[in-house]
Amino acid sequence: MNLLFLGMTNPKPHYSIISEFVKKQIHEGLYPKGSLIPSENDLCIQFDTSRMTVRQALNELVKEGFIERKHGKGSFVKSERQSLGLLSFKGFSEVVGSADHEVKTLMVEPPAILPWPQGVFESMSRAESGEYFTLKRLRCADDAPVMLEYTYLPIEGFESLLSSDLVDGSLFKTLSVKFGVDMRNLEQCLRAIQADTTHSKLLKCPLGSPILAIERKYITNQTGLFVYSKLYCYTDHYSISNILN
Amino acid sequence: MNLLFLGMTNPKPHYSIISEFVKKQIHEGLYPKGSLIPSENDLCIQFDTSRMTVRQALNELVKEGFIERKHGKGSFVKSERQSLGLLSFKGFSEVVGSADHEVKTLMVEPPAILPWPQGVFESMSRAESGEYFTLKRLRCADDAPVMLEYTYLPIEGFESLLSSDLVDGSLFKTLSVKFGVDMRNLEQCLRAIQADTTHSKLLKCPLGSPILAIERKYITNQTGLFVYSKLYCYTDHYSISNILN
DNA sequence: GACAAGCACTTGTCTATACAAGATGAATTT
DNA sequence: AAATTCATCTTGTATAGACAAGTGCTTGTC
Repeated sequence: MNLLFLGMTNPKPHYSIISEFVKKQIHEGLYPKGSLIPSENDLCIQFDTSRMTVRQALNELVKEGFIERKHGKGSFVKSERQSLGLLSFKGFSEVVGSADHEVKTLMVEPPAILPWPQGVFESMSRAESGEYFTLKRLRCADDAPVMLEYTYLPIEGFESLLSSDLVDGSLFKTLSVKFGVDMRNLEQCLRAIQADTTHSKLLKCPLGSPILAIERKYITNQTGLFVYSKLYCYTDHYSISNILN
Repeated sequence: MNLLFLGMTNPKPHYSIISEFVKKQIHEGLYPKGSLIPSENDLCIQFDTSRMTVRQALNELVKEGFIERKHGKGSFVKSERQSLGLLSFKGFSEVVGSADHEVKTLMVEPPAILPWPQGVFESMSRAESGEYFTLKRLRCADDAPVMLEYTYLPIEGFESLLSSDLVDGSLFKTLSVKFGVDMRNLEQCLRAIQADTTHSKLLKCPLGSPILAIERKYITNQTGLFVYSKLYCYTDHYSISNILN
């Protein structure tokens, strides 16, 4: 069985091979958001396996938030990227209509390689060190800055990131498509602080105004690999909303 | 089959019956945190069913965060209550050791039945109304107040809550044990605001200091039933941390 | 005593099958 | 033409087995 993989000494279970195959196709755009993926029986035939195995594969994708299953209809693509920890903006001072906000991302500084920021993530990381690919970005909604984001990715294994562009401008999408790195889990730490001069300048908010500070540690599917983020949000005009489950 | 349920017109699938049975036993303290629950084969015999069905039941409990499975060893109880949206306190000004903090909950006012708080959750709720069981509580860590919590539960169907005490002082645990209501999902909205006089007095923080404001809508396993919460956190001495997956 | 083999127990992966139940469109009846 | 039935697609639930692989205890050997 499994003509596709004959000869390859593949330690991965079948359901894992199938779910990664489908996930890759979703990432490649073969099945855009909202579209129907092949039915369980189709996948059974395609991979010459039993339905329970295919179901386990698809349930993995449900758990990771890639697809949604509908009884009697089929499995639909939920989102092209993993929604884990995704923050969406929701205007609350102007709850007028459902006119979505235009979201832009600006690089505050060009991407750089810097040593591990000592003391910043002290409560979440144990003994990180070495060089980190560092991104300083400003997220804007409707041309108004709402979030200042510092992202730290260990450079080891990602040297090629420096020379290449990000897929769709998204670091996480790039990691998933080009390196097979997916975010599995997220640990975060929330505080309310007063804006300092940097925050005030970049977020265009008064000095000392309350801003939301979030420290994040993303746990990936590669053991030992973590991505860190520090977010500063000015929430007077836009609040930060998210959905957990 | 299923001697236990013969005669009951039970619309629920077997795996659901099994997972709720085990969940109830965990809640009742039969299997404390860290202990071993019966093996898959034991449950197969107990419920006269196949292993795949038992596995589906246990996987439900894993998904909900109640148990953890270890290959070759067994299934262990992870936590006595659902961790969904649970906020844990993590001192960051005193990251000394792993000495856990003593957490207490004080009632600011006795529980009351009040009409739906107009305008408070306007961005998350559509057309809520009627009477709500309202709790105003202050959460303390090591005797220091860190979080002010307003909770709103529709009174319909929960009239008996007024006369009875909360199980272990926890509203969510009471809902789960006595009413079979479990939190499935959480929608939240985060902001940083300035402390007003109420916040300042209760949270013992300076007037105008930055505090974290969180609006929450809990989606339950009973369609149409939502629990709302509004949290105010003073994060100068304690930050708010949580884990998503 | 130290080590290795074997055994019993656990969860993990997988097969092949069956029927239930929701969705949908075509064929049939009214 | 409208309504109903039916066939056929989908996913959901369930059975009864099989072997693999991790864990830990017992037993036997050196």
